[in-house]
Amino acid sequence: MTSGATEERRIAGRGLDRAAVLAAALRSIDRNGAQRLTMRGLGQQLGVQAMSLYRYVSGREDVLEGVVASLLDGLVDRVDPQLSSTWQGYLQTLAHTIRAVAIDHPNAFPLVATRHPAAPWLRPPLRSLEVVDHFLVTLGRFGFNDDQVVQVYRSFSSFLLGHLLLEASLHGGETSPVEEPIDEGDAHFPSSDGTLELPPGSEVLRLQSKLSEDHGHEEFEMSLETLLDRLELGVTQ
Amino acid sequence: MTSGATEERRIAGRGLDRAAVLAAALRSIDRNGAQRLTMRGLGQQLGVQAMSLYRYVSGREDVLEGVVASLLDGLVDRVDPQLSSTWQGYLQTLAHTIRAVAIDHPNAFPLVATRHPAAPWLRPPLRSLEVVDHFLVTLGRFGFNDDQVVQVYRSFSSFLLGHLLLEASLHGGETSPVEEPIDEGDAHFPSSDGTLELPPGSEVLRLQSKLSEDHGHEEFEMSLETLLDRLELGVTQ
DNA sequence: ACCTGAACACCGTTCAAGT
DNA sequence: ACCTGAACACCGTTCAAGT
Repeated sequence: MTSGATEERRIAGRGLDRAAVLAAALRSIDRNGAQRLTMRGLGQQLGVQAMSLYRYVSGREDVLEGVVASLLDGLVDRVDPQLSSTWQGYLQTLAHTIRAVAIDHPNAFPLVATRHPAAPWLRPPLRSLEVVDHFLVTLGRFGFNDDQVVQVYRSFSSFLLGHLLLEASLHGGETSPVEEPIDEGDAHFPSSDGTLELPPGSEVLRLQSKLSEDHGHEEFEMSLETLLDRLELGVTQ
Repeated sequence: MTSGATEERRIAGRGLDRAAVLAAALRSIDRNGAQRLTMRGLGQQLGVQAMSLYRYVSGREDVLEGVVASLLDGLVDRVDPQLSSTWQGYLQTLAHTIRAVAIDHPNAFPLVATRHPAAPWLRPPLRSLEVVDHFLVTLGRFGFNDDQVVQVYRSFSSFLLGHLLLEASLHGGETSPVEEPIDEGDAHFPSSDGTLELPPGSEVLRLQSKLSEDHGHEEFEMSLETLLDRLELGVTQ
C-alpha cells in the first residue's frame, strides 16, 4: 500500500459524494419506500450526521429528484443495438429497458412516474432529457416526420406509464403498516389480516382468483405489439 | 328560529364528521398537493385542533385513503345510462366519468393512481370495490365470459392509468417550490425562472413547442377508440 | 474541505383532562 | 360526546463552530 493511495483515501474522507448519497437513498427506497426516507436515516446509513448531506444535495427534494435521474441515467446505453436496426425493434428494446427499471425498483418507480415533470415535454416515465432526445432523434432517422415523432412519443409514454406503474404498484408496497380506518358503515371492510373482506355474492368475489393472477409480462408484450401495429398503420397510410 | 333547530345545531357542534374532514382534506390537496397536507393545517381549516380529527379518522394515512374513496364514491351513478346500452358505450362513459375526476382534481389524482392497492384485483385508478364490481357485472351482462371480462378490465385500467395520470401530472403541480439541485456537471440545467435550459442543437429544443402542445383530450379519445376497436376484434374472433 | 452541535420551526400521535 | 393542553418522539434545515 503506497502512501499515495492512503492519502487519496484520506482526502476522500468517507468517500462521500453525491452519487454515494443517491445510491444509499435508492437502496433505502427499495427497502422501505420513498415515504419513509428521512435525511437523518440516510445520514445514519452513510455513517454521518444528516447535516453533512447538505454538502452534496440541496435537500430532501433534491435527493428524490436525483434518485429519479440516477435510475434513468445511462438508460440509452442499455438498449440493444442489434434490435435497434428497425424502429419497431428500437421501441421494443427501449420499452423492455425501462420495464427492467420498474421491475427492479417497484418502490422507486412511482417517483419516476408521478413527480411533477420539470417541463411538459418530459412525459413520465421518460423523465430524462437524454432519453427523450435519443428517442426523438432515433425515430427521426427512421423517417418519421416531426408530427409523427411527437405522436409516437405521446402514445409510447402513455403506454409505458400505464403498464409499468400498474405493475410496479402490484409488486411494490413492501411492509405497509396495516391501517384500520374508523368504522363508517359503507366503507369496505379490511379484515384483521389486512386482506379485504368481499361482500358475498359480489362479482369481484367470484372472479377473485382470476383477477389476482399476475400476467404482467404477457400483458406488456401483447399491448406493446398492439401499439406497434397501430403505429405501423398510422405511418404507412 | 325554533329552539329545536338551535338545539340540533348545538348537538351537532361544529357539524364536524368524517365526510367534512375528508372534504376539507380534498380542498387542501386540490390547492397545495397531498405532500403539504398536515393534520394541524387540516384542523385549522376546520376551526379545530389537530387532535380533534382523530375522532373521525385514524390518522393521516386514513385521511388520504378516505380522500381517494370519496373521489370514487358514487362514480357508478354518474355514468350515462343512455350510452350504457352497449358495452362500447358503457366503457366510453365510464372512461369519461373517471377522466372528469382526474381533470377536476389533478393534484389528488396521483393518490388514486399510486397508493398501494389494498388488493391485486383493485387496479388503479379503479380503486373501488363498487366501481370494479359494477364493471365486472356490466360486462358479464353484455355477454363477455369470465376470461374476457378480466382481460378487458386489465386493458381498460392500464389505459386509464397511463392517460389520466399523465394528463393530471401536466395539469397539476401547482406552485411547486423552485429547487436548485447542487451543481454536478452533467445534470440538466434549470435556469433561474424554473424552465429547463435545453442544450443547443438538441432535438428536444427543435421540437419544443410541438412537444409542449396539450392534446390531452384528442389523445384520450383516439386511444379510447383504438382500445375499443381492439377489444371488439378480440371478442368477435 | 468536510463534518457536527445546537437550535429552530415544524411534524403525527397519544392521553389524561376539561366541558 | 366532543374538544384540548401538554407532552413525546420525531422531522428538515440552518449556521456558527470545530478539525
